[in-house]
Amino acid sequence: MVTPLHVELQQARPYDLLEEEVHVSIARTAAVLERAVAQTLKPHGLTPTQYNVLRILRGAGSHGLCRNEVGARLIAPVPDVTRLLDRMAELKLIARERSEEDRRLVRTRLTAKGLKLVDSLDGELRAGHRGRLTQIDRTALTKLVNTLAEVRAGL
Amino acid sequence: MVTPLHVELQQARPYDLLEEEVHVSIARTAAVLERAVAQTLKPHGLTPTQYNVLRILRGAGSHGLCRNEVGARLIAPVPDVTRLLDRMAELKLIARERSEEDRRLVRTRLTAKGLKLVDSLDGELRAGHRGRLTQIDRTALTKLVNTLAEVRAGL
DNA sequence: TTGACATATATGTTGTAACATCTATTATCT
DNA sequence: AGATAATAGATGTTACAACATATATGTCAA
Repeated sequence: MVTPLHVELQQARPYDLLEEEVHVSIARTAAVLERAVAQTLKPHGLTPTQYNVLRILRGAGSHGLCRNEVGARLIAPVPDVTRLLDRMAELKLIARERSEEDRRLVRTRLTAKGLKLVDSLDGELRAGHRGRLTQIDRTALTKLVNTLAEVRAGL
Repeated sequence: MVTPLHVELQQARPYDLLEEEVHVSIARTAAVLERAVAQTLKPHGLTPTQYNVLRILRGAGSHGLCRNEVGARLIAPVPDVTRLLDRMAELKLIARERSEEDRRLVRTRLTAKGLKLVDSLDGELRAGHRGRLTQIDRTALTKLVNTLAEVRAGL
């Protein structure tokens, strides 16, 4: 048995428009999930966005990526990627150097410390992800992913 | 035809864990939707959270709600509801007065200006919501809402 | 009835996000 | 080639979020 959304948010009436309920459902679920992830990351001094950057750079390998490419790969776009990376550079998690081919670009890559950190977090986060979704039918989850992709495609 | 998530985020490989893809899908979709809503609200000088507060208070009627009740009804919980309401009070969108029955409480309610503003935004936002989801099967949307409720219940 | 705890909100501080603007470098067009 | 535009990134400023802590009021139990 599952709590209806309008009860969860202590609202008097159910939603009269399905589309509106879809929007609120997605936003609410994302907020709840992000909070869980943030809790897991907090003892390690990382925000979800910073962890996302670490994963992006790990996926990019030793060449690294330029600032704009990092921004484009972020789950939630943030303006001011520059200073996000500044702070991670101060923590010695990433290193940057200006590209020689195109001197407008700044290549950003993981340091050994950054790589070690993101590797060490994988297990914990994946366990959390799995734990939160275990009781849900996998077919329903697959459909969820597909429908969400359709929603994004409509923009 | 829909773009797979890992392509959308320019990642090399598809996700090897369904649960992880579910998490990222929800977060990504929420971010995209929030941006669309923020765009709509921006010309009116409101953030999505502020608009959310206006709707909550409109639903509460003339008695208003105390600070904690507003916080509990927010889609995305924020610490520091006090100063969120402070700013909206400066904009004359809401009014507050300390309760007589329990002097710890501060009742917050919409001003005429706030009510007028939120009423005027309904149409525009609902049109946006509808527009973004028109091409999607309504049965799939209903299932989406149900599966998301299950996900939240697992926390 | 008073002392301990709980609840509701406010405040101080620090870091980060958001927005606009600015500089440096490269591409394009005539 | 030289002007113009486009791209990549950095910086200044303002407001907001996050976190810890403080204050006021109310509740409960000995």
